[in-house]
Amino acid sequence: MKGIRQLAKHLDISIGTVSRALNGRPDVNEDTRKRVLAAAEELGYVANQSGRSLRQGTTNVIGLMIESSKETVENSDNFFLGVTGGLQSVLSRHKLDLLMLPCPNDEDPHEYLKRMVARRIVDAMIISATQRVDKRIDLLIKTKIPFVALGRSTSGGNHTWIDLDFEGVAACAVDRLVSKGHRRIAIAAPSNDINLGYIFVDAYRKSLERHGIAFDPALVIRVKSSEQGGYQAGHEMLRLESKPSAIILIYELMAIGLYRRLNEAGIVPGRDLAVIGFREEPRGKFLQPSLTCFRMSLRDLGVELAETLLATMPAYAEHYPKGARSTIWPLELAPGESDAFSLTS
Amino acid sequence: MKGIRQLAKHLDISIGTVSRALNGRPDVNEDTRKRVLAAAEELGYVANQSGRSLRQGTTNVIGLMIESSKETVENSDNFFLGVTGGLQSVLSRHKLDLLMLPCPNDEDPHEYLKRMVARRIVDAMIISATQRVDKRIDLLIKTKIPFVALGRSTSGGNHTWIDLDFEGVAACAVDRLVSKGHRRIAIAAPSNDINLGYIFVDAYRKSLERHGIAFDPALVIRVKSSEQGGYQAGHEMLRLESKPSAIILIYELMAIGLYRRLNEAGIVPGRDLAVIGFREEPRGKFLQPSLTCFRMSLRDLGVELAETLLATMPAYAEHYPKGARSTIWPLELAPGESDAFSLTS
DNA sequence: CTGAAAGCGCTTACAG
DNA sequence: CTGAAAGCGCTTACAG
Repeated sequence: MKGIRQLAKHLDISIGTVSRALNGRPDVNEDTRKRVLAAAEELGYVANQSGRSLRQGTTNVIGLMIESSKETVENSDNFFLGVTGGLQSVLSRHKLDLLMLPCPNDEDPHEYLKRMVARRIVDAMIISATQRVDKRIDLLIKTKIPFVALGRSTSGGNHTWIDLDFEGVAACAVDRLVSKGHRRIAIAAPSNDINLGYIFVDAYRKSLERHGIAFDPALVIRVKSSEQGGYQAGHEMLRLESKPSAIILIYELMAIGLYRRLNEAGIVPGRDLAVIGFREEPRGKFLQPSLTCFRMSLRDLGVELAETLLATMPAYAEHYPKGARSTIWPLELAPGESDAFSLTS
Repeated sequence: MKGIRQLAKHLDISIGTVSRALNGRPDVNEDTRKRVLAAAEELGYVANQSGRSLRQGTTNVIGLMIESSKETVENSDNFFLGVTGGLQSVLSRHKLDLLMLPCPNDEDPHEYLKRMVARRIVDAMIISATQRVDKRIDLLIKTKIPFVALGRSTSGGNHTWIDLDFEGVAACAVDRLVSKGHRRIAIAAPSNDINLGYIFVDAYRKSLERHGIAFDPALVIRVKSSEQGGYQAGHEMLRLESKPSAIILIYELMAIGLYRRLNEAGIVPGRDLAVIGFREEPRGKFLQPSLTCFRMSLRDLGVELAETLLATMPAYAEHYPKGARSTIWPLELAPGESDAFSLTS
């Protein structure tokens, strides 16, 4: 005999009372509760989760699905681990645990999620690396699992998401460059179907138009979201007939590769070419000249993600009266030397 | 009605037969099995994990406990995500899923693990960031959860672990430096209780003795395992009365901070001071002059971890006849320019 | 080869 | 305030 049965026997009371005491039900004699709690502590009893889950229909676990793509692995500040802290600080208020579900590289993310959802390992999900068309969203809606997507998507319609303010970043970068006299501004965008690529390029285009600058497709350089992609972007930019005087990067690590390619060509960022990077991150901090980029708190993003997710869950929604609103997450300009010069002066 | 019951009703057979068919039992008519599989696929049925777990006493989940300390978060190549790929490639052979359990910063790792273990969320655990004295190991032994520790410890006695070859790295680094004429070799070691610190310093000491060089405690510089710690190490080294001509670093990111401090002092690595770093990693790749350090495959380490863990699990041990041996994981020297000069020439 | 039934460890109406 | 009992969704001896 083990589990709650053993504990109950040891205390010489019924398992029902033990369960009620442990779960903080009000209808338990305070002395009884104390005895139960003490005995549980002493014997190291914690309720078997499978038993609880089966009975309650709830696992008290929130899943964070991550993809261990090369990009994610090489990203130098562990984006997800950073977000994790903020997530947990909120989830722990409700005794919810966070588990990270790493989708194997060789498995289709949709199939992986389907399996995890069907097994009912988690009560709710956070998905990331949202694609422009993302079947996972339809799946989660269909199976009625509460979820929030980190990244917008055209799939799913009315679900909840949180996304970085790509529009704001693109507009700020373009405004800043134009104010320094730049007219030919290139952009390095991801070559895959990730949704942020579309949003970013679109915002860039609109910002240009606002300044009366015609959009030139040749200045949209499609590369991998990696350091290598940044190198490639530099390479392609140098081969353009009509060269840009500035470039905006969409992914943090691109700056490193770009600097490398520029260095090879004897081009100095901030003197010969204006460069604006995306999210500030540790590796980029060592670039010389320092990179103008954008800053955000991963922890705060985690808090927002958790609160939004809980707002979509009927059992917790009452604590989050703001409701399950989709959010554009702002980034703050961190000016550096890489775009310091003016063309007009 | 839902779950297996619904599926059985739909097929007009008993739930027992459905279960047997789905689980690949031999005693099922092949036609029946095909019908069941097809219907499950069609209706999207996957067995509820809580039901299975409760009945079987097994969750088919392996946990990887990680700590989201600042060090881990800032580590630039996502060590754990790198290991994850190798782990999953082995675990998937046995239909085991890997879940990452991130211990919140404000929770004691021992308490966290205790809770996770008691809830029986996983069948086995991989723990990391092993401390010299690590109560988690005693806990896992006591509760008889199969596990493997990534990192040696003095706790626990006869458990299975895998650890990097700190001895080999220290010996190789010292040998290399001594062969270039260095006699005063400093070492930057972690200031906390993580076990690798003890091992590394010990190996360093023995290597020196092998060359007849007296151990000088002043040359063991205790700093945080971070970029900032590397800066600090440089700072403290410069204040030594009798300056070393070489320094060995114990943590990958230290090199970046060290280079920064050296740069401030006008000291050029590889010309004025020999520097040997620890594990090769993306951020260090951009250091000038290039850093002499050590290389390893995170994926291969993941494979080894998984195979070792499975060998400790009775249900899988037969597939891993090598058994559950503790392993010292080798690193390969990746020579750079940072220790290129000789004192003797 | 298949079905009926027991039981994994819990929580929770229900009765007292 | 407490106990006895049902039942969550499965798997697996057991009987046929």
